[in-house]
Amino acid sequence: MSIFSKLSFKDQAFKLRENAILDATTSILGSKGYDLMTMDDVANAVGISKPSLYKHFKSKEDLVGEALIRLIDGAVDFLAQLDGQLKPIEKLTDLLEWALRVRLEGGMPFLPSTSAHVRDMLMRNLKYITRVLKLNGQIEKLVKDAQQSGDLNPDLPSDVILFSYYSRTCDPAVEYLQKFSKMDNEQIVKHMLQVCLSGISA
Amino acid sequence: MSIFSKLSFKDQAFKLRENAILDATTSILGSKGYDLMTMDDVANAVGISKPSLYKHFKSKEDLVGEALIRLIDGAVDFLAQLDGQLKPIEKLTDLLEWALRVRLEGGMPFLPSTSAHVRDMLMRNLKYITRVLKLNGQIEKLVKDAQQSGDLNPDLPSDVILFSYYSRTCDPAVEYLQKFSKMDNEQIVKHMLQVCLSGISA
DNA sequence: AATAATATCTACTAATTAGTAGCGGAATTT
DNA sequence: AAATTCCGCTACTAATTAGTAGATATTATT
Repeated sequence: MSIFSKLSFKDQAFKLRENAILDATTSILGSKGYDLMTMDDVANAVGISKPSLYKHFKSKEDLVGEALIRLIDGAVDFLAQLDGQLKPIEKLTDLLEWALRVRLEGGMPFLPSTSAHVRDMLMRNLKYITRVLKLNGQIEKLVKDAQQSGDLNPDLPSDVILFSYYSRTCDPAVEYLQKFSKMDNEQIVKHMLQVCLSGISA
Repeated sequence: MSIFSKLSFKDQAFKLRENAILDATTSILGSKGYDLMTMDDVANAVGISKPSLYKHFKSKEDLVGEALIRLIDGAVDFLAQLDGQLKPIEKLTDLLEWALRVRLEGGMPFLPSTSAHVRDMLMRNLKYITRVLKLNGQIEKLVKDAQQSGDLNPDLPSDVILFSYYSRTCDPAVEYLQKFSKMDNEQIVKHMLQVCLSGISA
């Protein structure tokens, strides 16, 4: 075995554990949220000790930032992999559907706008901001194109559509339906999409 | 001055300060959220010391519970004071409009579904649960009546409408619009209502 | 004016948790 | 096999903050 492959093997193991950490973080964030998630929680969930955790991420903020970046990257990848022929409105719908499924399967809300603490923290995370702006640029363009082509309401300011769209990815109605209704995930996704697009009125 | 009026005067002063405490709590909760709000914050905002604060509320959970109960009561009162002739859909719209205005004017999100901690805490607060169930009963009836009369989509499960309606009261789009768009509060309310009822599609 | 009663504050305790120092043991090299 | 390196862990520190004890001021009563 050459030195290179050995190093690369170590690196691979390291990367693998890093992913396990991010998975655990994502899941714990999804259930308890930022403030209640302790670094001990994460370490225990992965089966390592806290100092080992800090070998990978230099702080709690850093860890959560990376977990969110991975999520954003997932969204960007999802968009990139979509059939280019699709209409903007179809891309937006598919992306929202994907985001809702991620959440229903135990992931964290896509947009953790919920806590002021987390929001401030993220605003200071340049790496995160960069990714978000990239994704935002793409979505904003899709929204405007969809308005142009008459698939999204052209009379609404695109800001309103954009922020409302984002908000649907972290809509608490999802959790309430999951907890209190007998619907399965597919039905929840279907109804959330319909409400997002057409509202609740007849 | 009789003993009775003295006592009642003291009580009045006590009640007055209690309201000031709840006002401060509401405002701080609105800006920082539960986890970042400290009891010292509240005491300082009111201009009293922490032990005095604890003369009114026996714990942080209790304090926040009472603030939320006052908010729920506000909603119940608002509904009660509405013209009985209004159609259910009109009542629902007016209530949502009221809730959005409360928030835009520095109040806290109507439904603090955001934090798992807060939600769990409230679930253990019988007094709060009782009020919420009362309000929920009224809103649920309005939703079903509005579906019956064809003003709300009768094909959607009423659960979906109900939870989506609640979610609009704490929709983060409101804060984003307030922070990043040039709209005034009236426009924000108008657009949020439209999106809630008719969605974002054309 | 002296005393009693009450209200409010300063200064503490206790518990939680982010982050770290430094030890012990396994793998790797000579 | 001995020496060295490196990894992960136990056990700590420091900081924050909910909640309280007990001193202090203020008001009411005689």
